[in-house]
Amino acid sequence: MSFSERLLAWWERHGRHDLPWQTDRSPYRVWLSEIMLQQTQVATAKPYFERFTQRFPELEDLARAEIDEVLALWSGLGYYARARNLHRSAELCLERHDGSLPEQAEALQALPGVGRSTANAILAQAWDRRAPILDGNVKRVLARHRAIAGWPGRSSVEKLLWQAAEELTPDNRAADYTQAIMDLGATVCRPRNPDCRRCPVAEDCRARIEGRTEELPGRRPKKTRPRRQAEYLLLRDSAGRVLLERRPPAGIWGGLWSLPEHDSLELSGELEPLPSPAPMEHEFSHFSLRLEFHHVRLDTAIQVEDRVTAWLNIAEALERGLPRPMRALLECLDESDPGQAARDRLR
DNA sequence: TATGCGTGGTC
DNA sequence: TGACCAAGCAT
Repeated sequence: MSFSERLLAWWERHGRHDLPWQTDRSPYRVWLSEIMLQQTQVATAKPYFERFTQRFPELEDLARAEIDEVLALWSGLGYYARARNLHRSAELCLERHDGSLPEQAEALQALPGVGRSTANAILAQAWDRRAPILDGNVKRVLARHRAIAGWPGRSSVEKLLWQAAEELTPDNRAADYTQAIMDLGATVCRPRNPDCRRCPVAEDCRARIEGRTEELPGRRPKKTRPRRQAEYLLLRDSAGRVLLERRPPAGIWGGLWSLPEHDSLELSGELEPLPSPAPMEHEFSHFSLRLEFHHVRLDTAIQVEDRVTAWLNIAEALERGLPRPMRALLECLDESDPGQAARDRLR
């Protein structure tokens, strides 16, 4: 049996068949799931997918929404450029493609946030078109099966992996095959402790034969994560509301609502110091951030020029698209101040 | 080609 | 507990 035949036979019995985007399949739902799943595990994306599709059942619902509502639904999922690109892409589909996703690889890749692998995943999953993908799962499976050494982030290695993906993708059953190879990578050919006894393609897997499953695929070169520190203003007015500002679209937490950074705001008026929340540590993939807070009550709600800001009570603030640590902080405030929570509910 | 971009799971 | 990684893309 060929590679794909063995894989498909395995998938029939042991693959995943009831993920939310597999049932009720449509190009829109497939696209949305592929974007949410970029660098994100299935278990993490699932609840976001459910909430998102409940609020935006069709592509047109998303296209006509406000970006703030999209970001609020994405809040906590990370890589927020995905949400902005998703919204922009939906608008583009209305403008260019009669409100549907295009059915050609080039047109799909022209949408922001859709690269080669995502475009092909959409073609395969939505329309059953033969289109090889190369995500983290597939890279791992192929690097092991063909003993392709080196870090897959290197273009020379990635090129070999794309070649392998092209060769192994069958002419038929594109959707099933795509799902099957991802399922194999996620559940059997795991990063550590691969379960080769249950692998349908172990027989001719070079890494297994040569005892190299632990060293393949090659690791990313190590780098020390820089440690950064930032101070944020927790400004309250006399009613207990907090001041949020919208962060610029590019950079970390782009487009999200955040406490103002300390050095970005000039203060005037009467200031009453309040007990400040403890500093927080937040880990990003590329740096560590220590967040410190200055808790201050103002006699009046200042107006802030030249930036997008909003005075909100805690409950309103929690409805916005917030960075994870800011959400945690405000939820904590909410619980520790029942008076405020009660006032919020009465509004 | 290398870097920036979040957060959570795993061991 | 820190290191590593996850259905990658944009610049």
